[in-house]
Amino acid sequence: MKKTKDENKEKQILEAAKSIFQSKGMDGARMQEIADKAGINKAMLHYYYRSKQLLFEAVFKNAFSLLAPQLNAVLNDDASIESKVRNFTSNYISFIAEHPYLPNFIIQELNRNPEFIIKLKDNPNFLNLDKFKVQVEQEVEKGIIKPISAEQLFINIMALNIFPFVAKPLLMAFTNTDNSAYKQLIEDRKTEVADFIINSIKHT
Amino acid sequence: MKKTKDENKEKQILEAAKSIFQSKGMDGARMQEIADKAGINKAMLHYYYRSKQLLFEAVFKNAFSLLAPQLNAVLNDDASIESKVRNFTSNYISFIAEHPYLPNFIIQELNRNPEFIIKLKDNPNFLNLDKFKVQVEQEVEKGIIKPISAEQLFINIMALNIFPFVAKPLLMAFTNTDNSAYKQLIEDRKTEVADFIINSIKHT
DNA sequence: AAATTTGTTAACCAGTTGGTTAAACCATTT
DNA sequence: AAATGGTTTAACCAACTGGTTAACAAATTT
Repeated sequence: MKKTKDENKEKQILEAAKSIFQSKGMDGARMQEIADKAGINKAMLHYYYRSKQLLFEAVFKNAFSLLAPQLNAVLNDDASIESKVRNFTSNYISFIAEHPYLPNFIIQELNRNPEFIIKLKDNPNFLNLDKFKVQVEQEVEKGIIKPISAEQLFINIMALNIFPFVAKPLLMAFTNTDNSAYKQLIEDRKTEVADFIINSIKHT
Repeated sequence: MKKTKDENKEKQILEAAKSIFQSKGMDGARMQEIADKAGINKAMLHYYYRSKQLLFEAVFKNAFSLLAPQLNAVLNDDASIESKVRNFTSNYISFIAEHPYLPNFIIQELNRNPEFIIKLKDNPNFLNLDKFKVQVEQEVEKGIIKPISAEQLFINIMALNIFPFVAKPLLMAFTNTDNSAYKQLIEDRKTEVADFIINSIKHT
């Protein structure tokens, strides 16, 4: 079948491009290197994705669409904040362990090109804090959690979960750990981080 | 005086290089652009700093040496953990507000080139957690703070303080804030973050 | 099976990049 | 004021980069 073959080739290219772009960034990546990794001629890249920019955008959107549902779990699920924090922390850390370059890639390329996010925000079901905000206010009012703004809580959850991956080399150096010890540290965080957050916000 | 003039020119180049490297990264930066910004001929860059790589390393080491003393304040000061957390949080956020590109630059380039940190670790007074570790264990034992490992606490402090700068475009989009609103959010964190950490670890 | 479309390749191209060079400039020293 | 030595410049260069092209191969359609 033609269509299947084409789609395979496209995915094959996308996979190679993802690997190169995520480790070297847009500027550091070379079309030749992507072609080599995909096992095809460089001209084929341009045949399937017209330019480096378009190939990059395909990779980026793909990466972002992997991340979005993860975050959605914190923001729009109906469970209590405590339960969502516990679930998210554990799930997210497992998730990133399988996509280690992802958060750094997204953050780096958004910094390089902030207009990029405008395109993403145009998407009507782009993540927003509206529902989460209401929930936080309600739990604060009911005395379940201590007063905190939804934005700050959200930033804290993101920071504690994502930063250890983004700053891995730096933190490995400071904590003087090798790869496997750091991996263990991260593994421990699946519960540590949740406890840390809950301890801080839960009313006693 | 000749020497002064030279040093000025070197610093002038370094300043331009810093600005370009920090916003575009090693791969995205162009020697011509740095020369233009410094208001000199491109050949002069090579006259003072032999290659792009060496110029970059000069910028990087410079940036890192700005960051180090900040972190040192958490790790090796004699104050209590609570007091250090409060001071660091407030100071660090002020500090970064004046060097907005710095954390992202360091993190990004260390990810691009992890061997880089090996050079830094060779420095005999490279930051380490030894003293902080002892202090955490003592305060845990005395019942001042709840049980937590020094490494995890350190990572949490770093994450909560640094991440909002590193992931600024992403967080601005999610929290739906513009530049000035986000700035306010960050400003609030000078005390919010410290409270958040202390709430979590302090024994009641 | 001829024709047409789709996929693939090697060779090529123009623009850019980091880096060099040889000559000019300028402040001291003699 | 001539010689000296570091500083500055314009012009240059080889290597590389993203992208194109024209010819060829393999499917699909007719």
